[in-house]
Amino acid sequence: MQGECRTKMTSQRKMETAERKQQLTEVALGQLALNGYHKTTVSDVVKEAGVSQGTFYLYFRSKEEAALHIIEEGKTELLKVLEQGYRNEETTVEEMIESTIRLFYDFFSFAMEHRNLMILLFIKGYGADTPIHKAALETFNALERASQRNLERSRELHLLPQDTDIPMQASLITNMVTSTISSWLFGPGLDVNHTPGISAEKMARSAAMFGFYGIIGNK
Amino acid sequence: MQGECRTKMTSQRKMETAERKQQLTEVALGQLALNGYHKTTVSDVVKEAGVSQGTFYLYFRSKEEAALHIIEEGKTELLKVLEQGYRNEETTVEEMIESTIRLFYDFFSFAMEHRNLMILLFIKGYGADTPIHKAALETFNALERASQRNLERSRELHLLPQDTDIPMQASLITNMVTSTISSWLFGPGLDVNHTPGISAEKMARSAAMFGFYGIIGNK
Amino acid sequence: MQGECRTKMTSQRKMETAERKQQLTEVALGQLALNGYHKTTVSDVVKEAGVSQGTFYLYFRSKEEAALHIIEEGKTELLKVLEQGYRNEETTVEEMIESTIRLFYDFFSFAMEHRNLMILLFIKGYGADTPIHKAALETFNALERASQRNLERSRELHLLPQDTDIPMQASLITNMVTSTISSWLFGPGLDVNHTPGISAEKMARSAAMFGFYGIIGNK
Amino acid sequence: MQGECRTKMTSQRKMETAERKQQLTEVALGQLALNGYHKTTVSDVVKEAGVSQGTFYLYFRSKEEAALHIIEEGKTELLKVLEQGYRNEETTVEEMIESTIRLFYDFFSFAMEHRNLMILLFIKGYGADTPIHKAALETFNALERASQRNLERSRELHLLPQDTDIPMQASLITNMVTSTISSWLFGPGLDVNHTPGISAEKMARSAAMFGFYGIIGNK
DNA sequence: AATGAATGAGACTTCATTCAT
DNA sequence: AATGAATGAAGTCTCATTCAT
Repeated sequence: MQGECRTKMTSQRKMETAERKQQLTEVALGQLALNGYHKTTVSDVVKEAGVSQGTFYLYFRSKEEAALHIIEEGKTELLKVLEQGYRNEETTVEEMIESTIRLFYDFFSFAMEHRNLMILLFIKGYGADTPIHKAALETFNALERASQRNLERSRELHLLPQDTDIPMQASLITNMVTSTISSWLFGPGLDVNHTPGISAEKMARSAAMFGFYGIIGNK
Repeated sequence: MQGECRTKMTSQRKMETAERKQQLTEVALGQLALNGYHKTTVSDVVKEAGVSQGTFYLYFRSKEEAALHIIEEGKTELLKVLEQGYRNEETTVEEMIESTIRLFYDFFSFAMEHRNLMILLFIKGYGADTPIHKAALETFNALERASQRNLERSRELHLLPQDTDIPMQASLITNMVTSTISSWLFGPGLDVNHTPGISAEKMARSAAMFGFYGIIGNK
Repeated sequence: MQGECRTKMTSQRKMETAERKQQLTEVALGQLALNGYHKTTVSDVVKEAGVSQGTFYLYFRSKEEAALHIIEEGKTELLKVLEQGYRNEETTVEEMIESTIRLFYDFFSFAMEHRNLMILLFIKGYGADTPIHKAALETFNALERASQRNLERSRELHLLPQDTDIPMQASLITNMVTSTISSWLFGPGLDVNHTPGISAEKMARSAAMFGFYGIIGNK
Repeated sequence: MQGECRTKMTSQRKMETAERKQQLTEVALGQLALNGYHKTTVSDVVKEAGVSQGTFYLYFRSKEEAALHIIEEGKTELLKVLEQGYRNEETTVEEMIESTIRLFYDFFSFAMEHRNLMILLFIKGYGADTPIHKAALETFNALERASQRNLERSRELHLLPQDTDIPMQASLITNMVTSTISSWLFGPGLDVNHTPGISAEKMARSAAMFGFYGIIGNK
């Protein structure tokens, strides 16, 4: 019965609210990346965090809200990185390519430092419930829109042929980049613990070159 | 199928074992594609199939085994299609490209006719439990290996520069193709019910051209 | 984990669906009457019924639905009893009173045979969640409307003064009858296990006389 | 009160112990009346009162003790009002009736000014745990005893027939009055926010007349 | 081959209560 | 006197799986 007397087993140090929420967020992200949404249980998260079941609900209204919070936070950070990469001051093809390589490099570096987030956003999020799935997709779509804006700008500057099918190319390039990040970071088994054998620099350059020149034109 | 009204009294026609298993497989595939592994329940599958709970276990040892069976079957079919596309009799770049377009077209057509399988293999499978996840990945990896063999053969024929980084390019191209299929078939929301706005032919050609010439070289 | 092998502890005889639902209904009604909605737990109900937790949800979508089902069923039965008691063929005050006594007697007898239902409808239902509370109140209001129709009919027959305030009197009489049933059946402590010291006949007569003549006029 | 915005920073004025307890009592009563015992949470009460969780337990040993305190306090006040209404100096039926009307009026007025208490005592208390339920019932029983004393006194004064069944009549009249208060104050839906359409005077008179003369004798 | 009632582990969530500060 | 983070028991509900018929 509720209302009876209980003894407290472990005396857990009290944390600042923000600190504890951050801790739970990180633990949860780790488990979400490893196991996916459905196999990540609140019970396992709190166990790893070393707090009680109820504590989780002090910081999140529900498991779903927690996942959403994590994705939303990650999306914001990622887009911030990408946005500051877009400068569009280039006027030659070479500059455009260099600038794209830099952008990809930023993206790949961010991905490397936020492996768990990446796996959640681009892989495991797709198996989750609709709201989380949606949030993950939005991140992808934001990337695609950014890519599209970039290509349009390049066409305006006559760096690309005027008849380039921009949406199509944006889609191809975004798909190529995001899924390449997955393979690169997590290997053929999409394993969180995989170690990439290639540096972010080389990957970024390869992806950019592939995007601009394809297999054949890549000199 | 789904939503049909069956009363408990309906005397279910006895089916051949193989026929019944096939029926369950199809129903399950539909639900797996729509809802993902964890939200697909045995109870819903048998309801849609119009059989009883126990019947499911006459044909599959477990829910997991059923999903695995579905993926394995699909993988076999898909690889059959792709293998017969690789003939490598080309001796000029133009022939190689044409042959690749044909191959992509076969792949894209197959994908269109097996939407549910595609979504399971390339999207929803990633949210499932490890064994299913693995099975889905194997399909992807089989594609990548096939792509690699093809590039190697092209290099031997001097259709590609000798210093081409084959594994890297194979990875880039496979990622580009599979994730493009997803966007094309299921739209930005990865929705099973999305209708592609572009024909398989055009998509196949665009993807191949992108792969060979990239954005800039694509004339 | 779900999906692992488990052994079955007790081999429970399989029942007809209707039989099991009836059993669960009865057990649940007993506990609802005794403990009220919130202190009645599904876990206690299934324990008393000797089935497992999951079995409950084979027959009811939720605890709330079960309570609603019980109340609705009870309401229907109760109103059936009361409706067949209204015949309105009387043409003198004496006949009207006799007919009312008969009606009250039917009500009181029904109440005696359905103690648990009564306590749920007129006492414990009020502490439950809104939907159940509402369902319980509807029963009361149905009684009040029936009483009102009866008084109107009596006024038409000139058995009551033309200026009788019918809604007010109907309210007074219904309140008096229902709450009297509570005191009578369950005693001053509203205890399910109380045994009434007065027969249904005497109670019905007293209540009817009180209703018609009040304290003073009651000769 | 409810719904006011308080920031955590608001430095809560230190209150006198008694004052703070009174405040908590009032807030709790409001919520108990609105939502019943089980749906009233300590967390909501302290939120509305603008104090912290722990503060509640500075003033009450438990949630149950708080509810008991509230009921006990209310019972005392109510009985005070009723007792001062019983003076028994009347020597004619008319005086007795007038005095009863005055008493009922006092009761009805008190009820109107203490809606929350009434709903807790006569409606919502019945859905609570046993000790609270008991406390609520005791109030009812105190009313019944008071009514009984009054009827006895009237019989002694030969204002009532010597063979009047006093306990029965007291029960009938008390039930009639208390449940009438409920319908009158809270309407057919027993809603705390209902506004009575009839004045306390008219209700008191109607109830008294019904009690003395019944439907027929009421001239 | 087929049924479907029954199982029970385990998931999510709530909330009265405690206690270090 | 006051805080509020932390606790954990207990509740509701789901669903893969079994087994007697």
